[in-house]
Amino acid sequence: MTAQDSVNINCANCQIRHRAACSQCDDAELNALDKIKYYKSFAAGENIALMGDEMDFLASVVNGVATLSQTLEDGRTQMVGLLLPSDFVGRPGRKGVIYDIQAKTDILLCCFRREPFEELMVTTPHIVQRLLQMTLDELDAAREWMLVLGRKTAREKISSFFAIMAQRYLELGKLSPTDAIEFDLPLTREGMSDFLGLTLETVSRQISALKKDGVIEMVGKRHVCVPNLQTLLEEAGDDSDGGILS
Amino acid sequence: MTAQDSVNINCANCQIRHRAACSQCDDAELNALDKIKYYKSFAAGENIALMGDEMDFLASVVNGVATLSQTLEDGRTQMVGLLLPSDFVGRPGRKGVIYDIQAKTDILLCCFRREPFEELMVTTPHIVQRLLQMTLDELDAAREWMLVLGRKTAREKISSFFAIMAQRYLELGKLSPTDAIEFDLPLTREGMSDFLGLTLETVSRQISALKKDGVIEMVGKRHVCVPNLQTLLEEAGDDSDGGILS
DNA sequence: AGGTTTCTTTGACCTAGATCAAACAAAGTG
DNA sequence: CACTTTGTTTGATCTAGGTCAAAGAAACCT
Repeated sequence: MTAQDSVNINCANCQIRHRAACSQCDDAELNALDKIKYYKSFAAGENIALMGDEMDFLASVVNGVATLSQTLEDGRTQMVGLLLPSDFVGRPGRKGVIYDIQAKTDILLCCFRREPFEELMVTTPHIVQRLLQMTLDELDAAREWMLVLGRKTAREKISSFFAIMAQRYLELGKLSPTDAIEFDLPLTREGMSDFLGLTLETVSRQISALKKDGVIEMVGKRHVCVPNLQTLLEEAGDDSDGGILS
Repeated sequence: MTAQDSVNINCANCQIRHRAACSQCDDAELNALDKIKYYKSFAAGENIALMGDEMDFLASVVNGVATLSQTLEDGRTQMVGLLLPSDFVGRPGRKGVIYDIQAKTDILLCCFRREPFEELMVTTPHIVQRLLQMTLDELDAAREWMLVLGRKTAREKISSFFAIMAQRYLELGKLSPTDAIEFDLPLTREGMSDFLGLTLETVSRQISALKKDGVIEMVGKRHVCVPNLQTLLEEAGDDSDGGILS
């Protein structure tokens, strides 16, 4: 059973309706999108597209997690994008894929055929306007991430990653920032190391250290509990607000 | 004498007319923009805006170089944007500035008053469409940069930076890729260290090493000559095409 | 021309995180 | 249920790049 079989999906009851590329569309525009869309799911670990491929669709992540990453000839890889529900996949105006796009959990995409979607972008300002907003947000997130990669210590990097995750779940789950926050990591230790420009050993050691210092608690290897978000944010170095990465 | 006094500027003879946010505008749209624009120049080293400021204009860089950067409490700073001619400054829809924006050379901005510009964005699809393209390009550049920050060695980082510069000057100067390429560095050693997540000492050492190995030649401290772009690209690690950062 | 100030280079040393290695834990498979 | 596979933890060691220090080298005063 795949994710799309398990629910009867349509725009009316869509979980990402109010955040995705379509969020500013009126009913007529939604209808036009509906005609060119189809759902497609990928299993955890599956490649959605690889660098050099041509992608004939654009998509919104409905549920699940995917990553964008780049690899050097000798195998060093850096994750450059973390795609969560409502995030947009693919670049309008360019078929050629320049990152590896991989599902990290089972994932469901709401796909738009490229040709008609790009035509709609010309006639439907609401789509372009929303895409611009989303791209600007991604750019801010990428820049926050650059600060993490370029200037933070290993402990700060891990803390920053957890802070980003915690804040995402805050947004979704509507918990108050003073509550303890719990969430599942969508990445393995290696995935986190690719995200943060570290080795997986360093990731493991720093998680152990944060655990020992009471900044986080772990249930199993994937479930994280943050008893005090403020403490975590201080560990992350960016005191005020743990960064954007939305 | 400031940059704007020295030339009589208008859209017709504007150097960045075909690359900037206005590049897809027709005459009527250009006229509308003309009504809300003014030129403003900053001297090298001057801050255009600081984090936390409110910016009541948006702008295109006409000539000169500016940077976006973020700083942690203890002073560690990471550059997150390098603004060259035709690049856009400021975020539509958000007055609050979240990076320090500093002129690195004398710089001339073509400024648009925020309110009317944001109104124009609603009525003038060409502007939003072009801004989306430019933002997507910046996002690709930021992601390329993330690979540099997260996974490259100091030597590869410096080589990557020089490769980016060389390719920019290639685009502008229309030299063939087999020619030697020459250009001036728009940043000090410290500026480069902030760009690349290194210390200025490491930058200096690696430049000396590349010079010794014949990958580059230096004339004075700021002028670089790249006798063979392919060699430089190989040193940068990304064999194929030295990255995007456009 | 002498004297700041700012930027750069180079040297000596040190440390955070990488690398190498091994044991452990959990989950899937025949 | 033994057995492979995949992910994680921890230890021992090494090294790239950071830190500290000092000496050039321009540019800019007056």
